[in-house]
Amino acid sequence: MSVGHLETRELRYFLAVAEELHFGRAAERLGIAQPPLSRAIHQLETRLGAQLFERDRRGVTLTASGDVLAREARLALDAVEAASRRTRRAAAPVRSLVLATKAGASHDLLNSLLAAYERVDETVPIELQLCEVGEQAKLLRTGAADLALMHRPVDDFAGLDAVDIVTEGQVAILPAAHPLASREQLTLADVEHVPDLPIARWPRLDGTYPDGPGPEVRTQSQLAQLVALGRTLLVIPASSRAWQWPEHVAVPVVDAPQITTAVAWPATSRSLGVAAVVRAAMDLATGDEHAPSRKSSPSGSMSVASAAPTSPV
Amino acid sequence: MSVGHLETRELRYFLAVAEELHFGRAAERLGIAQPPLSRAIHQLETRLGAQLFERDRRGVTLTASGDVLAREARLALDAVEAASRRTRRAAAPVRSLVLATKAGASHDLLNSLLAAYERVDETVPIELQLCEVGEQAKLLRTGAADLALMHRPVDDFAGLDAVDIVTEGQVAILPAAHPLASREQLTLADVEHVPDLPIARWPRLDGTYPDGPGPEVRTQSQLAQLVALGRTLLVIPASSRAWQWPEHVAVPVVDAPQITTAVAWPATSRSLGVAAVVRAAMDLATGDEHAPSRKSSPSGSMSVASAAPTSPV
DNA sequence: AGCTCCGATACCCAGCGGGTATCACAGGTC
DNA sequence: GACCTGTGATACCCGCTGGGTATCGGAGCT
Repeated sequence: MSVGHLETRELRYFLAVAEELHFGRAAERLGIAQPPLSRAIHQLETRLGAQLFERDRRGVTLTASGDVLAREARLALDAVEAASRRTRRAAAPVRSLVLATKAGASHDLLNSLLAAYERVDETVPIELQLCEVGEQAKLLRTGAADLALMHRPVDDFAGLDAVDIVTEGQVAILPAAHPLASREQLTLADVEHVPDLPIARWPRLDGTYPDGPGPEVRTQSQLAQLVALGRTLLVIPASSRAWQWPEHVAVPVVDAPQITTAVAWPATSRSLGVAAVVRAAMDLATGDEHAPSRKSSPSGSMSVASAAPTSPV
Repeated sequence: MSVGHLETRELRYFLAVAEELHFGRAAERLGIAQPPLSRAIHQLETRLGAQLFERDRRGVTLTASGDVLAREARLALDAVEAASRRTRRAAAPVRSLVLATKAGASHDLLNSLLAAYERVDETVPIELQLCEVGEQAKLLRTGAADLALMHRPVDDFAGLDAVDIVTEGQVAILPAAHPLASREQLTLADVEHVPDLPIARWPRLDGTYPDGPGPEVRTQSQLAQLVALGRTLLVIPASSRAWQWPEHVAVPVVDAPQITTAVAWPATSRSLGVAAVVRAAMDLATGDEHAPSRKSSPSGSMSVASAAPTSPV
């Protein structure tokens, strides 16, 4: 019955519909007409023996099976894309490691990591890939990056291995003239509803924004702009000094969750270069004096240390 | 240039050639003729901008890029298969969890795990999937199983999360009448070259066998047969009592590596059922008296504990 | 030289993925 | 209720491309 494997085209078509929840728009996004898309989805449903969408009047919704497939299809397509990307990169004349990091993340930490890496191994140059918040995992899964600086507990580490480097508290960034700026310390309750400094709203997965008084932002740089203009406040890890403008001050938020910065990489990586950076990161973690830092995922670091490397980078 | 995504068909074709290292045989295995296969590989090479095979006189070999793609393609195809399998299973009327385990693995441990699970959560029945040695990871990656009992350091845990349950030494299984059977303990050197009990040889990835005096085996049951006949000796974890025939004795091998049994699951799993089994396994690990056991991969268990489950099983 | 083995090339065909036109049907609207 | 609109399904046609057969080209081996 299964007869024949899935093709990535079918998964892409399905995902388009699953995300748009609208055959017409999905077809447009895919650059094809709507009828063949309908047919393709029907074929997929028959082949899988599962109803994927509930088409009732006025709208399409995902069934439980469809929900599972949406998640799995994303992972599978990422893996396929990773195959293509990593092969291309393996064939490229110049070998390098790509380290993904949020645009505004801690420069100090990044610098010490790069320095530590150069002490361990200097053969493969590290390229930096600045990305938007939360994008690191996708870059790793699709092979666009080899390593990423990520943050617990905010980022999703599923499918990744990681070593934690530093753990630190968070601070609120405020215009120096603001009343709250003179306080020694703040709580989350203090900063949650400040009338003249409403917290910015990020888009949900579907692109819409939650309701609220804060400005809508889509990128780190937009947010940076708003902070610089004194239009919003921000709660960020203490070391993210990129946000520190002269006319702003940082006040500790005592009950904000501790943020741990970690170096993450695809759990399936067998790259020697990745292993070298990970070793550098672990040195950094153990030698670090700032805060209690915690090595995590011993299985991960073990697998890199003990696995027979199959790729020269 | 990239123009257009990879299709799984191309990856399957490539993998067939990469494994056979022979276009004719690969084509036969794929059920197509050789010329279209050649063409497909060429197209793939052009699209990826990478030479994948070295075709010189008498044979085809993988290039470095080809080697990368072989590895990545396997992962990607596994992910696609997992998408299909998990969707089908999500649509199935009866929900269950599949636990993969080696055919001869420790019954006691398995029983305690199942018992512990039933104490925690009894809503979803657990199905057992017996498999050959080293197959567990593939079953997890392709969605054929949700959980697996695996062993460090022998199994490859890349891409999986795991909790360790017990760590134990290994014993040699010998015919009771054999001279070595009367010894209190043995070393690896003792058992390595016993003339009348040569260690069995397992096939390599390409299906060929290494040279040596021992019998060739392909499955656990073949090996069991040979052990029962007193034709080979075996070094296995102390608790694997399935191998214990009346006319055999187990002698500790003091310098054999410690074997840790762990419950593993795909790092991307968001299943409530998996989380329940993992909790049961962790209870088992902490409550266990046999040996120092070590919880591993805190990121993994964290992700299961904290992630919003998206699938009802 | 001639045979064999194997991958590449040339060329043809058909199946299927994609397009256009149209239908079916459910809500709104007046 | 008649009509319009928005949406997915159906019908049908077409051309691309994946697959088949025949053949070539070159490297070893007698």
